[in-house]
Amino acid sequence: MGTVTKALSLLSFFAPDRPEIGLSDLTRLSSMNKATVYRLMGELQAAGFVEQGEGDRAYRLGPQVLHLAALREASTPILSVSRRILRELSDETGETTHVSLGHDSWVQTLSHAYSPRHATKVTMEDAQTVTYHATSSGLAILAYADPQFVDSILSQPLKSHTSKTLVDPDLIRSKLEQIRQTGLADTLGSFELEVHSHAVPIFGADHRAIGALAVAAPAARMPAAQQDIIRAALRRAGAALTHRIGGRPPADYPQCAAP
Amino acid sequence: MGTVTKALSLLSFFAPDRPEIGLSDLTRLSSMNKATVYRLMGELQAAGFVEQGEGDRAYRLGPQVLHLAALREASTPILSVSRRILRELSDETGETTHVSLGHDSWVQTLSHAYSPRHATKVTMEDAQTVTYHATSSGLAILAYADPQFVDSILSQPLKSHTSKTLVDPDLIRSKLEQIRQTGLADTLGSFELEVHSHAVPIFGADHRAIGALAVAAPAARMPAAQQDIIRAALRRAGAALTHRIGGRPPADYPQCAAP
DNA sequence: CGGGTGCGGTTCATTATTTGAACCATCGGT
DNA sequence: ACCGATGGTTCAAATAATGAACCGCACCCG
Repeated sequence: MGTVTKALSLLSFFAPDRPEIGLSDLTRLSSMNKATVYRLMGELQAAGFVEQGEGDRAYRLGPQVLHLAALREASTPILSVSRRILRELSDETGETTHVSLGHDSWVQTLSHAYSPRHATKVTMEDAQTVTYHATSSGLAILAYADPQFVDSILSQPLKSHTSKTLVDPDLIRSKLEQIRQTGLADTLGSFELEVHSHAVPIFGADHRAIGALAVAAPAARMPAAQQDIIRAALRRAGAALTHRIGGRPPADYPQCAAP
Repeated sequence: MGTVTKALSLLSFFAPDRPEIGLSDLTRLSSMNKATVYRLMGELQAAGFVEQGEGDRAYRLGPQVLHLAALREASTPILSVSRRILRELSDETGETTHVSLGHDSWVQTLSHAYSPRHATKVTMEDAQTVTYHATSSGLAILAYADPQFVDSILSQPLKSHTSKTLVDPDLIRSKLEQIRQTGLADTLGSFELEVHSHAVPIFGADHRAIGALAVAAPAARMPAAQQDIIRAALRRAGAALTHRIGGRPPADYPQCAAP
């Protein structure tokens, strides 16, 4: 494990519910030597990737990450484009929508939009890290990922978030097959009970799935007619997002027909 | 220079006009050894900070930077807050507005908003890197920075972007003194000819200036009355942004009175 | 064709950096 | 005054980074 990888892995301990981390906590979390963490964080700080609080000297993410994100947005504007699409999709469906990106072994939510239509809604936080196997977004991505990538995900221990989470790799594989039939994934309560979630994959220029667009709604608000509306809207929005970021669906992706 | 710092410095060669860089180019830009660059970029890639294009194998910034930015936004939402404020400020003034963050030796623009009122306007790109001494934003930050930080900036060679750029440290220092009188900076053509730019500093929780909010307009469209409108709107917007991100102006910052 | 040039990628002995146990200073609670 | 935290520092030993040279492959051009 190279020094750079070690330093960058320290950044992965920041999370929405843990935005600030002290030196000792960080050494425990990372199980590295305290002096090592101290020096690495010092370098990250000098580069602006983290900054230190005044009082407790806890570390938090620094302004440089905003700059890099703005830079990436300037060339491949996923965020700004998806924000508009999320807004429209939320208005259209009346439910909470979000985009996520697929990473090595988890899925990260990037941005979300709420609808004012209903008082009860699924609430979210940006920058949440969720699993592939338990979310509709994750499954949508997996369904169009390399087989070896699917293997690597499914060979890890699969956490059972709820009583309805699929944890059997074979069952998940057949679910992925179903998803490929329709080009659309849905899960009912597999990540959070009473949440019915639909998702479509988002493709990059190389025809590979890079992320997903999803609609999450309370399970009680999901009669068949509403599901059809959501599915159609999601398909359209997904195609639009893929297109707007310069991506292309693979040849076998179901274009318009929807069973 | 630590290995981590070296790796992170590689990321700083990405810019709006250079979103993709090949291995050889990066080697030349960084004046490091090719093998070193290759290994470091490999580590950055494994961590998701950069990704490699299919055809030419050029590197570009990866999805992980979006995740980190979303994470920082979740705790200190500068971007999402400033977007709304920029929108309002653009509508109010009829001109191009933008926010920037101050870094070690340069200023980085983060986000901007245009006004549809005029056909001719100042155009911008996000994630641009500009100098402290030649921009109203940079001067607004410097005016409220530590004296030793001002020294370190002004002791570097100061590039003359246009014929009107201030490059004499003494002149700049007296300009900073003027800015402190009013709490507002303005430059006329010092970064780009024919652009009249106003800026106010944005403060963090520790009373230090962390960035600036600015209005940039064609110089021809700047009669005294319009300047007053812009100054008043900018002051209000700056105070609002500082407040919304949990910041506080220093005690000596001119609160409401405007000469 | 054929050779020159630039590209991404790889090797391996040399070298410089990283590592980690132990240590120090300081704070807050008991 | 003590105890157990915290952030920060030290230095010999161990490890990882380095860089000149090399490889194979496109592409270009005479």
